[in-house]
Amino acid sequence: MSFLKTEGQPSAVLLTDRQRRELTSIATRLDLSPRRIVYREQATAEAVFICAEGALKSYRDLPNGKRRVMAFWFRDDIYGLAENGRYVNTVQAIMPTVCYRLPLSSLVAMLLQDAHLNFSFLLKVTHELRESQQRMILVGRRSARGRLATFLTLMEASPLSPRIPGTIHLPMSRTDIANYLGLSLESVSRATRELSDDGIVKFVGPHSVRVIDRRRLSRLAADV
Amino acid sequence: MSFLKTEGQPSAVLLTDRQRRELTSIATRLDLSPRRIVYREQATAEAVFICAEGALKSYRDLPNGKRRVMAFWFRDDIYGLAENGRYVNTVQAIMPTVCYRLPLSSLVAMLLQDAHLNFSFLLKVTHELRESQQRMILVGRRSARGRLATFLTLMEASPLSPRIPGTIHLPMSRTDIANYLGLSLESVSRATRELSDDGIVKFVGPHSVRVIDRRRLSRLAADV
DNA sequence: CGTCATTTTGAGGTATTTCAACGAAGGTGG
DNA sequence: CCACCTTCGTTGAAATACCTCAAAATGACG
Repeated sequence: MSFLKTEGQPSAVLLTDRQRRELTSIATRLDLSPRRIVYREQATAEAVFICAEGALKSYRDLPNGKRRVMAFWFRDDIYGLAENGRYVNTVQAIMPTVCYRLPLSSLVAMLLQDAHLNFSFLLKVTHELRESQQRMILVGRRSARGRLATFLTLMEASPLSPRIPGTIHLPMSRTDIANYLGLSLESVSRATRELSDDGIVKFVGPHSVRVIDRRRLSRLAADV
Repeated sequence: MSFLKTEGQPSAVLLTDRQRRELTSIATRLDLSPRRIVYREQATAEAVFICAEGALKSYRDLPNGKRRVMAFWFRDDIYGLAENGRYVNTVQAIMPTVCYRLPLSSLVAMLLQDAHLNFSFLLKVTHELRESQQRMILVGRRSARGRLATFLTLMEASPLSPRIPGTIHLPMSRTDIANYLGLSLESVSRATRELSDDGIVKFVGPHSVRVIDRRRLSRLAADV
C-alpha cells in the first residue's frame, strides 16, 4: 500500500533502478481492465506482482458472506508476497491497470542470489506490516466518521490523487471502502454525508473529494 | 539456542545451524522479570529481539487514552523487526522471560552478507503479515464471544499452553486480552462468563481454561 | 491476613447494523 | 435517442451489541 506510507522513509522501501531492471528481465507485463481478476484466493501462488499503474483491491470473502478488503494497491506496490503456497486473497483491478508478473521461482532464485535485493524486499514487507498494524488501529475505532476521515487522509497521499493539495481521488466504490473500513455500506454513506454537512469536505461526484476544513479533518483522523 | 525453529506452520522460519551460530555470536541475553519493559514506543530502534522463553506484549498507547495490544510474543518469536528508525510499540514482559538482543547494525550487516539468512527473515515477516491480516478479520468481527473464542483457539496453539489438548494457558490479564481484541474489559469478562455458562469452556482460575465443547468453540471461532 | 489490583456484575447510553425501499448512474440494444 | 436493466448509493426506522459508569467481589502478594 503505497498510501499509508510512513511519513518518513518511503525511499527505503523503493527499489533502485538497477534492481528494477533486474526484476523487469524476469517479468511479463499485464494490462488489466477494470474488474479483471489477477488471482483468486486459494489458487496456488506462482508469482508475485508489481503494480506499475492504476489501482487494485485485495480482498477475501468470509464464510458469513461478508467481504473484507485487505488492501488497495497502487503504483510501485508489490503484492502476492504475503502468500505462501496458496494465495489467501483475491486481487482485482478497480480501474485500467498495468502490472508486472514475477514468477515465484525466478524471483526466489534472484533473492537468494542478491542479498541487497532481498533486503529491499524485507524492508518492503516490514513496512507493510507496520501499515497493517496502523490499519488495525484504524479499524478498531468506534466512530465511522473517524475511520472515514483517516481513510481520506490516507488516500490523499496515494499516487492517484492529484498533486493539488486538498484534492483526493477515490478510485474505489463506496462498497469497497466499507469493506476496507469494516463498516456497512450504509454507515459509510452516512459518514460521507455527515462530513459533507459539517463542511469538512466536499464530494465532487462519487470519486473526487475536496478538503474544506483541513483542521477538523485532521483532528477527526487523529482522534483515535 | 532454539529460536527460529519450525513450529508446525508451513510458513515458519527454518534456519541452518550455521545461521543460528552466526546470530548467537552477535546476541546478548536478557533476563526479564514480569512488567519489565524491553523498549518503549518512540525510542530509536537499535536492536531486534528474539524471545527464547516466557511471554511479552507489544502495545501502543493511543491519544484518546486507550491502549492497543498489537501482539503477544512467545518462544521463538522475533520482535522489533517491524520498526524502522524508531520503535512504534512498547514491549513489556508479562511473566519471567528470556530474550536475545541482536544489535540492528550487526544484524543488517549480516543480512546484507547472507542472502539465505535474509530470505529466512523475509519469510518470517511475511508470515507475520499474514497473521496480522488474519487478526484484522478477527478484530473486525462484531461479536465479543466470537472474538474471544478465536483468541482462545489461538492461545491453545501457543508454546505456553500445556501439551494436553483442551487445556489453554493465558499468561496475560483480562485487560490485555481486551486491549488485544479491541473490546472493553467488561465485555471480555462478560464473554468469558457466557462461554462458561454455555458449557463451551471452563475457567480454572483466571489464567487457565479447559475446553469442554470443542465443536461449539470451533464453530464460534470460525463463524467470522 | 490485610491491602491493593484485578475482575465481575448491573443498568443505562450510544453507535453501528439490519432490513427495506427509493433514487441515481452507467451501459446496452432497439 | 430513448427504454431497459443492472449496479451502486442514499435514506429511514428499529434492533443489536458494545461501551460507560459505578460498585461489589475476588484474587494476588508481601
